[in-house]
Amino acid sequence: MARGINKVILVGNLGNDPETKYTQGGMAVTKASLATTSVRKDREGNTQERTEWHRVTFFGKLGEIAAEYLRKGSQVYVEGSIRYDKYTGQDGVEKYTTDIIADEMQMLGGRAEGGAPKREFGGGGESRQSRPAQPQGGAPRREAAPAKSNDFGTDFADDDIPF
Amino acid sequence: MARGINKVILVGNLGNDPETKYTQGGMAVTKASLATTSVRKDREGNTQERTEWHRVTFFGKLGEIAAEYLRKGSQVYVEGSIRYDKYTGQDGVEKYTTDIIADEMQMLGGRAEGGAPKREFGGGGESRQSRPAQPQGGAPRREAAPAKSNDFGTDFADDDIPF
Amino acid sequence: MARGINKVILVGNLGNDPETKYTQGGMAVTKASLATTSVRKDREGNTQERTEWHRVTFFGKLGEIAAEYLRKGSQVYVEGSIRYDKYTGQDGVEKYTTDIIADEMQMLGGRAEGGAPKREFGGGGESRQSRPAQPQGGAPRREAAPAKSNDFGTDFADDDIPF
Amino acid sequence: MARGINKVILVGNLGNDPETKYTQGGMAVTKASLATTSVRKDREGNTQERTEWHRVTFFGKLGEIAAEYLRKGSQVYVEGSIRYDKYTGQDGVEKYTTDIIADEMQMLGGRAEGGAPKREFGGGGESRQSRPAQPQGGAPRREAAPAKSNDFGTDFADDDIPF
DNA sequence: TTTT
DNA sequence: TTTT
Repeated sequence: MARGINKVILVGNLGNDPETKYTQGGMAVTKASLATTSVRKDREGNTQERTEWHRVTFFGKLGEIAAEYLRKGSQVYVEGSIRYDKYTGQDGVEKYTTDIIADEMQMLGGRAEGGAPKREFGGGGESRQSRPAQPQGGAPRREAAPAKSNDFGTDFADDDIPF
Repeated sequence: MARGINKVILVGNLGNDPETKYTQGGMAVTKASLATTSVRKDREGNTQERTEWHRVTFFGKLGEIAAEYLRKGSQVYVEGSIRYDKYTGQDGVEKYTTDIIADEMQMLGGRAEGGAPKREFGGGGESRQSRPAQPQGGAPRREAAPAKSNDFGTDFADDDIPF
Repeated sequence: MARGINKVILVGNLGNDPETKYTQGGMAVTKASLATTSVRKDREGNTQERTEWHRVTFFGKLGEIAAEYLRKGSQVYVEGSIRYDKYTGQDGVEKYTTDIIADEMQMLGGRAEGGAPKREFGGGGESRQSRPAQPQGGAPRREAAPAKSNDFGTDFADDDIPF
Repeated sequence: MARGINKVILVGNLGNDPETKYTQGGMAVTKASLATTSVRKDREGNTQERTEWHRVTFFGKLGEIAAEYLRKGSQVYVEGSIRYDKYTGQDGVEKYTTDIIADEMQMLGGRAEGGAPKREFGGGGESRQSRPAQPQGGAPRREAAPAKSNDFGTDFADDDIPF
């Protein structure tokens, strides 16, 4: 039971290639920085620009997808929640961190740095078969797979959905 | 793989008690109308008010929870997607419907019409233990249970999450 | 005073070039259809795909921006609200429509049909000066201008914001 | 022109009475902490609960409304964006803060600590007329006023909207 | 650190 | 009607 809603929706570009680690249980934990920039006019009419750098974390299957498809520069839609943490650094000082825990991701148009032009994305299913088993350096090769195992959320394993 | 985002977030009050049917496979399909009202000033400075009535559908476990806890007047948060359908009526005319397919729901403060005050809101766990095992007619008796089986979205069956 | 929240977030591609009309007061009203597709596996493991076509309406300055920058095929982020309307057709039959009233829009990567590659977007400010007064057929020429007059929402005409 | 989307949607309860300061220009800056709690089952089937405390900042007119209507315990919907800041403390150590900059707020059912029941929720307009002209200490007395000056977002000062 |  |  959740008491409250903690929802974040981001659209931006990655500032770095995602970095992936694995837990002892073998779960992928992928992290990347995502920039969102807003612009406003100040009183003198000058354009004021400000960029927020969000630390986004992708767990599990989503972490594997992010590792495989996202690269520095990728434009991406991320939906998730905010998580605040506190820890004591080696210098004995308390530090605070804020992370966006992604629970949905979708790659958007555009291309990663050094990547292939967008029409290379979405190649036929055959490229999907021929993909390397392990993500490697270089540009992403095709469009992102689903961010969630089930786009309909609830218990749609039951297939007698009336539509 | 989803291609696109179709997300709706509603906060409003139900205009009727939810109605539940079951599919042949035994899945609950609960429907209710939810009102959201917006207000603006027109050019003459008069307040113009407008209410949208959203047809919300809850499937599966969420449908059972909605049936148990929601009543006419309930204030509720709903997250879902928009679904457009077309069918031919008995008069041979094509009809169009729009539904909000909920994939998350959360009851908010306030009380259903004729319902008991939500004094157990935030109260101790004891009232939670004394709830009847089966939903019965009348007002909802306790806070909404989870809208999703897993608030963390991904594959957190794996318990070695590093937090 | 709004009573309730009625919020829609869409990311998808336009199925047609936007169409713009003007009110007697000179306000632009631009409409376009936006597709979002979701995919799920049915019980037999077959991929089931479903596309929703959202009718999106952009008013005022946003309508002018949409008319200038969006084209068939454009990938776009839209934030707005749902509006249900009812009218009586010339055949005397009541009809129902559902529209998404946009209040924020942002062009995403990718390109419109027949359009130039994305790096043509974002041309310098000079192209902004030389743009035709009226949108014409063909590809959009630069990245979308702001969807809202003020990205900070509140009364930031006051410039003594402490950041 | 914004480049990216940075959107946060929160529903939760305030952990403290809001605190308001004014800029030299006279703009209200109101801050409060808002809790959202999520729950999940761990591998042993134990319920794991976790609360995030969001620091929410309301500027301008919204800051005045928040100061007048919100109290410790208030249940509230907040929409805004995430803002990360860095500063050097008096101890010479760099500190990082994360704030949610609200651009829309709506009070939800429920009541503030020590406050009166929200029985006027949905009640007649008369209690609305009898409200004190100036906010005073104690519990909020009526439903939240609008979070935004204009619920329709765009340039609806122009009143020839075709609906 | 991204992007335009 | 889009997109992949």
